[in-house]
Amino acid sequence: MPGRTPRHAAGSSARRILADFKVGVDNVIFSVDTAQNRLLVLLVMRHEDPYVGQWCLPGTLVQQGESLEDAAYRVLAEKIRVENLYLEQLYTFGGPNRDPREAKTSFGVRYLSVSYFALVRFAEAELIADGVSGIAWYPLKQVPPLAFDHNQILEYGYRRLRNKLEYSPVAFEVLPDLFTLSDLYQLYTTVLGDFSDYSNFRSRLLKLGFLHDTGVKVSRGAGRPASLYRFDADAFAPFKDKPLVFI
Amino acid sequence: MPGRTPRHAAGSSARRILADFKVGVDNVIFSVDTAQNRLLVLLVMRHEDPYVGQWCLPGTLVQQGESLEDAAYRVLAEKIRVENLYLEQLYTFGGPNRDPREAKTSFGVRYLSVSYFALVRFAEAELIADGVSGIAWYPLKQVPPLAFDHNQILEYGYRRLRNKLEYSPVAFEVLPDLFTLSDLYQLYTTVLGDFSDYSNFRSRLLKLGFLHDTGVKVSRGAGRPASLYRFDADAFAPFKDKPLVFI
DNA sequence: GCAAAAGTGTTCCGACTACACCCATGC
DNA sequence: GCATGGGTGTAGTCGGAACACTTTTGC
Repeated sequence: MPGRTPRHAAGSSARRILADFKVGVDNVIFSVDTAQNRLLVLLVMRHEDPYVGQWCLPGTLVQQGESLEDAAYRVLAEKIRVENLYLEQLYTFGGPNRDPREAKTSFGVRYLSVSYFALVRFAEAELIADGVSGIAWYPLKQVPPLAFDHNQILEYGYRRLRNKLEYSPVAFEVLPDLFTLSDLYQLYTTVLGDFSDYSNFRSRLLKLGFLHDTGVKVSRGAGRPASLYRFDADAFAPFKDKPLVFI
Repeated sequence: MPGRTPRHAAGSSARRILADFKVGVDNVIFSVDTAQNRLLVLLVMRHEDPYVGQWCLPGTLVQQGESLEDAAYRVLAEKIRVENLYLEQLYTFGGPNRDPREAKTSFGVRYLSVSYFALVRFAEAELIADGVSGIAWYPLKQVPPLAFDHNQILEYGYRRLRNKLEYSPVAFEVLPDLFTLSDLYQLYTTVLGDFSDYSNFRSRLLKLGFLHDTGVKVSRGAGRPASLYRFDADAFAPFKDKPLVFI
């Protein structure tokens, strides 16, 4: 934290005063519906001013004694039940006049939003409908105009998701322990669009050596049964920091 | 900003109350001394509690009506005079108990730090010594233990710098308009360590086509004079988003 | 048998590595 | 001349793209 020098704040010629902040956390929560080949983002309906009746990203204000990340996990836990997830900080939006409430507030209280990016396993994610609030998975392509600057935050989160997929093994946080290479491939194409031939994707990944063939076969409808693979985190270790592992 | 739902904050079973924040901005300001092949970071000496007499990253608290980025630019402008720079947000550190002052404060005021990463042109960067405060460029390898968690922030900033160099044309923000390919190469090796043969670096970059040879030669001591090149931002455009352009 | 999905192999080509070598200057 | 740094060229190799082909299932 801060190496702030109050001298500047209090002693400058302008004699400006410090702003007081409430800090909010907003989550961009993605999941991939591989069955329908759709990338989904979680939205909730607002029931208070401002922006009543509009969709927005799930968020909350940070409470006393609570870290930013704690707050992010709390929002998530209030909205969905899920076992496996990946979460990381995205960006902090904090200019003045970004929240209509600032105007009405007594004196100069600002609202700042620290956004988080999350990826959850779609199959096991169970939305918590509390009967009042709307909550829904929206296909990314069909997201409506959101409250605040949440469309911007979402856009930012989507960029991060694509980067994460290319460079890091996030995909395995969100796949079952055992998965087929098609599962993996589908996840990638759903998020990134067509980016590579399946057979090339396959051989490239297998050559890297951190996917272990369990030998177990699984048949899904017609076609030849597929092998179930398992991700070996230890074998992946050497590839940390190395650019462009997947893809 | 927030799609916060006060309901959670005020109405949960725990009935916890919102935290009030002061928001600080801390800058990791890098520059590259190509003459001595050193990567430098700007540090300032603290004169107030806590951590009096220790070095830290230059920072400030955000004032009323001021955006986070404005605050970041303000700190920078107070410390150095510089024309060309690159600045972007790094990360937000905001857990409770990260700042000793929180304990003493009246009631639950938290200190949160939004860190920024900057790269400035060393040759033209003139430090502003106000006679009181210590301020200095530190070679990255010789940075002492810093106040707060600033070593951690610095580490984070260094990682970002290396990534930026590989993927984006930040280097040109910090080089003169006209530069030799050796200048460019030196900058890269100083930051990244030895990463490539000079002649390969050279031909790879030239083939990409966004460096224009002005034909003007410049002689620096012994050896054959070098051509001055200019970075063509338009010609670079197609490489945005593309991975690993440099290196 | 045929379609569908999984998995294998092959060919081509561009890019990167590692050098060796030429060029222009200061002294 | 010779040391120094700038600049060019080339041979070998690795890896990715494209695509043809085989295998194993359901129907």
